[in-house]
Amino acid sequence: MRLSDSIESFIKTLLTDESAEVELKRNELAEYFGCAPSQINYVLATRFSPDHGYLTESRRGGGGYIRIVRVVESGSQRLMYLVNERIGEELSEEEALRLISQLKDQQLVTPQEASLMSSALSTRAMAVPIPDALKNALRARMMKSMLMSIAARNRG
Amino acid sequence: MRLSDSIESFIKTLLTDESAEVELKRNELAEYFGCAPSQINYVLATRFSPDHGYLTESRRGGGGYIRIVRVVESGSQRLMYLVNERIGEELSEEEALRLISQLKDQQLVTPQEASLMSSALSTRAMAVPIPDALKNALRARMMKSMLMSIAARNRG
DNA sequence: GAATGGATTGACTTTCTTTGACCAATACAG
DNA sequence: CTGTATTGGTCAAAGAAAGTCAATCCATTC
Repeated sequence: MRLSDSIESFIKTLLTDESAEVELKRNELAEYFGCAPSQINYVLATRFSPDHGYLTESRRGGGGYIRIVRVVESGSQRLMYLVNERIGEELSEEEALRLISQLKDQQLVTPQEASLMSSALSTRAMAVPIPDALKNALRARMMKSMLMSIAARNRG
Repeated sequence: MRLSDSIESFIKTLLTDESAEVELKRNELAEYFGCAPSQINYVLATRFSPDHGYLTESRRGGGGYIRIVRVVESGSQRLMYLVNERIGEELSEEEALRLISQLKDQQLVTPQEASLMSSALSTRAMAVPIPDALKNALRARMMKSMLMSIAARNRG
């Protein structure tokens, strides 16, 4: 069995039905598995990324930690579908607004969230000198990121 | 638990709904927590700064003291201050996250809004090939745009 | 058996915390 | 007034995590 796989399953045993959230110390974990601390980052990057349905936060310095939150849960299936399938590499402003409006209608996001997202992706907010293609790539990424965050809120 | 965090929460228990104001002795507090007196200054600087919604004044010499005042400001006031003065033409990710976290602490934005904003402005979301300066300009614009959107909601 | 791509490691970096040495202001005693 | 004891302030260095990245290793594929 691969080290990365061991670490992955170990973390997943900590993320049971009960707790969708674990907090751990990078160094301790590395010690436990007898590997380089950075190996933990590798596992997080390849198995616990947002694309895999997880969010991570961390803090350095004395008393630092790494927290992992599982976000893929029932209510957020639709949102995850959008993130993984529907939205591609680019997203125009019109498309974004249409999507947001639909999500609001379907009550998958609140009106506040909808207007927050709209203002973040608006042409006005993005008025910096870069090509349109890049703006649309940015929109796509930001949209996915925000939807994941909402999916996280909806977790059971 | 981190020492700084302990000191922070200790002070916050003294700042209840009743009293928006505490007065304490730096040396006594340091003694109580068994740490260097300057540790207190560190906590004040990192957790009780104006950005965090607190003002501090102090006096040296015999009978010296440190006074901490929780400052009350209307939600819109604070948000508009951020939009018009605090946030300039550029905003780094670290700064943005710090600001958002503070706004959440001060309950000027909901935890959902906070995580929505964070994810929109995250490095991950903005991973397209443009210069950092432009990303920071974008962040500033998006942040202001989102804050105004929230201010608008609060007004209604 | 070479090539490819994921896995592993370790050196270096960044961020946050804690401490201590030295500095500055204030009160009080003489 | 002046000197000294009593505070609090500043800053830089050390310490304690976590992050990044490039080099190497290894297993699978062709």
